[in-house]
Amino acid sequence: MAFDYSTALTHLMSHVMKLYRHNVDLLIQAYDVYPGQPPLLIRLAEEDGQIQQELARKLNIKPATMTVMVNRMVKTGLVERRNDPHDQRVSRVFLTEKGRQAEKAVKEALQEIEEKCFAHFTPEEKELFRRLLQQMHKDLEDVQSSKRSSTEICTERFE
Amino acid sequence: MAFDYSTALTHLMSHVMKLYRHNVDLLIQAYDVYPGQPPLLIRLAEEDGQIQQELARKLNIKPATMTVMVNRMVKTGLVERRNDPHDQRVSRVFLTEKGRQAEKAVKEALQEIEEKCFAHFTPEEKELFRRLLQQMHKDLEDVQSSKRSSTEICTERFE
DNA sequence: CCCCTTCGTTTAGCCGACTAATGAAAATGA
DNA sequence: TCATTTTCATTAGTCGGCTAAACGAAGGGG
Repeated sequence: MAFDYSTALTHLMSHVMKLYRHNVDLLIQAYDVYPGQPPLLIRLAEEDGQIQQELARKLNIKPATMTVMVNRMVKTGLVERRNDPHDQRVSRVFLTEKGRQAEKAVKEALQEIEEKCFAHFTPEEKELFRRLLQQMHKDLEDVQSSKRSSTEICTERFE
Repeated sequence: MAFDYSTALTHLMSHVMKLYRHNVDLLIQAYDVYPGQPPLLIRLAEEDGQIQQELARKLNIKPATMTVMVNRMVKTGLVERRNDPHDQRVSRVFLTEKGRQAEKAVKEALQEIEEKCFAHFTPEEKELFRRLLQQMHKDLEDVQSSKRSSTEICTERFE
């Protein structure tokens, strides 16, 4: 019954993700882009001028985190804020020219590393891997269910 | 050839890991344990009184990060530092009684979530999943190989 | 019209990770 | 022995994430 953490699959998985982040970082830092910023660049390239709230939702981070991230990227010249004339509460985020260039490079880097990750996977293995991850996602999503028996009803829903 | 980041496997994977961390956090915060600390507690339970250098190596983090982490855990009373009489450079880290209790609870929590993660995996799927993760790990590990062709020799080894 | 609520953002403060530079002790070598 | 180098730890500063609290604008109800 002894739980051996060092052989746990989650342990291996988080180690792999750390390696992944490190790989990404090595390729993107030349463009003044930091590890957490690629998703924002990509979302902005898909649709420029979104509000922070919406961007935070898409990146699965909190609005407060988004504020700080945008502040830094304004400082490095990747994006800029503009006020919405119809709603003075929101600030819309736009890519600068530098940001647009960076997004292209970053997207290529992500693709390159994605290919490196799964270079030795067969197409079937990739699809199975996706299915397994989705299964994990589903089982982890209902946060409240941890200490409850499955006989109880769970109406709460997380995002 | 358009690379769609939102459907990338790495994207899904990092999302799952985030959910995992969140699940862990919910279960352990009652014990004054923060998300990055379980591995340290577990390593100390395996062998008390290790030096920070060695612990950092086992946790795949930098010694500087370890210093700060130990500082915080000293503050919350989970561990304590003691000087090594034979080598004044090193400081050895020991679990307190509170730390020992926390480690037990945390290990149970990790096991519980591990089971939740893979509740719907067959044993074969779990083994396949491990094999695939190890394959990813291998392909991501030689950091320098990104821009080199495979004809070049790579003798460098990481860690 | 004003109060009150809602909503988006920001600020402050925390934890986890990193690098770079510094300090201090141990080990090495001439 | 003494100077140099290596090794372990720490500090300062940065990025990425979070929560809690505050703030200001928009909307609604009375």
